[in-house]
Amino acid sequence: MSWSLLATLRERPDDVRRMLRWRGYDESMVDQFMSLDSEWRGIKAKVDELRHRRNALSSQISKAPPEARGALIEEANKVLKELDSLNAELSRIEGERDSLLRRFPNLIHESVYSICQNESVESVALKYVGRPRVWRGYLNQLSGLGGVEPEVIDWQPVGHADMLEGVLGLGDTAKAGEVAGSRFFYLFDDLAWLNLALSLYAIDFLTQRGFRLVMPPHMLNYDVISSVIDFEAFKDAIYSVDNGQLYLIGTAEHPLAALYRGSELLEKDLPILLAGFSPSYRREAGAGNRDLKGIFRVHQFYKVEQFAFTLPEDSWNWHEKLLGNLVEIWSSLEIPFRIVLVCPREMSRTAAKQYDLEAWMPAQGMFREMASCSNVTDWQSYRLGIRVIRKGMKREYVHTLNSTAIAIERTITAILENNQEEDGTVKIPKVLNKYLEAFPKAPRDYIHPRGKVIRDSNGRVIEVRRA
RNA sequence: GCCGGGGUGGCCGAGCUUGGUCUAAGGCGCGGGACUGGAGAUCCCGUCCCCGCAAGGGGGCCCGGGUUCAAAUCCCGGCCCCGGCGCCA
Repeated sequence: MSWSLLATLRERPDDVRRMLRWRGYDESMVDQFMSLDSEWRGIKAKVDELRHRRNALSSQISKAPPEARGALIEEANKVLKELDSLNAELSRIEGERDSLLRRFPNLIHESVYSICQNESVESVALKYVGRPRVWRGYLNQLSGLGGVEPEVIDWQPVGHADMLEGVLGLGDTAKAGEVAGSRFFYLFDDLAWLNLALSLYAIDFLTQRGFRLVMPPHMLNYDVISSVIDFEAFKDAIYSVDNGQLYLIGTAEHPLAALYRGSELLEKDLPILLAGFSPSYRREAGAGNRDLKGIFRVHQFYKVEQFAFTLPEDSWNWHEKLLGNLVEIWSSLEIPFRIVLVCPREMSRTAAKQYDLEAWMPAQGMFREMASCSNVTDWQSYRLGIRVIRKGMKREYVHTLNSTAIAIERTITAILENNQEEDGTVKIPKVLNKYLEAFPKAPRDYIHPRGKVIRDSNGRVIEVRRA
């Protein structure tokens, strides 16, 4: 058994230094750890020896005749006193060492270093799918469509936030702001139906490919949440409830990872594929004024998540398979997007390699993050204690992987921008049809504007005139 | 929420009254070996974690404290599970 980060720290500390440097961390963590670790080992040896003496005396006492016991007990008490102070020292060092160890982000896969080239690169686009629709006014400020020839349009697409409230009138963030706070929302009618249809579609897609559908707990205790994320670094992003006894999940990934906490799995059990469906709660502290309007960046949203527990040697294959599912789902939604490899300075600290899916947003003239697909290797499984029993009864930490399938509300923003027509009508992706037709009141092919969209001579919307 | 019962190694399950050969019995599962043409049956060995090159040593019986030379075993606090009552979408 061995955790890859711990083994690498002890065997190839320079690899860990490089990882920290590329992620923008303080490299001296390595030396701090090394000195704490060797100090701990030294004291541990002494403590064990004293305990050995105590145990030896103790068993002598049980065999000694009554009149000889007094002296032995006195001797044992002396050893005990010595042990006490050394023990305190040991657990102090151990606590320091372990809390430092828990602050290390995951090791990074070699391919990431070679693709990203240098430490300042944020991401590298790998693949473009679909043909972006570009408003004429954005043509000259356009950067990188990956060589894809865009479809140029003369009318200016309405941004998702204005579509939601102005053109369609199917959301109310002002009222939500009043009753809950900013970054909350009400969704109504056709957009609420769309939300359900997207959820069902992603669930249907994954369950047909062997994923087990799971509705997980929405709250976790401290022990668990701090095992699945770097809690100290993330605590501002997490809601706490019940006087800090519980934490709302930021994604289904967290309770799904914890499902096998403290378990030993058999090889034949793996891979375990889960499709999680749950809301995600995020404080979005520090987001400032970014994406303040609409439902792009909100405190609560539904998400269908892919999660996998795999054998260590299989995880890189599974990483590509999860990405394959993601690409397949998004291709079927008929929204142009690209896949980027996220570079170390922008990667999640739990990930050894991470892809993001970025959808084209016509009203903004740029790609925006919609989904994220990571191989977390043994970072979470070490903290959660999830192992697999291998041939020869050897135990090894499993690998965990997670990937968004569909983050519902954010995906709706992409649909609102990409699938809108000049008159404000929104075309519903065809694959969602079967999940809507069961309901007489649900929309089928289109969501209609609440009035006539009036544009100026430059193609900009100036008014939605109600009938 | 109240009363009663309970949490032991991957799983099941003894031990707890009466603290000390508990080196945690036994079974199942799993791994290796013997036997076999092969499989089954049978037999042998192994199967929690940490330190150590090793010999060896230490820790571990839900979690955290305490008593004792010595705690799975006794005491206190907490969490969870099962049964009954209460409450309830």
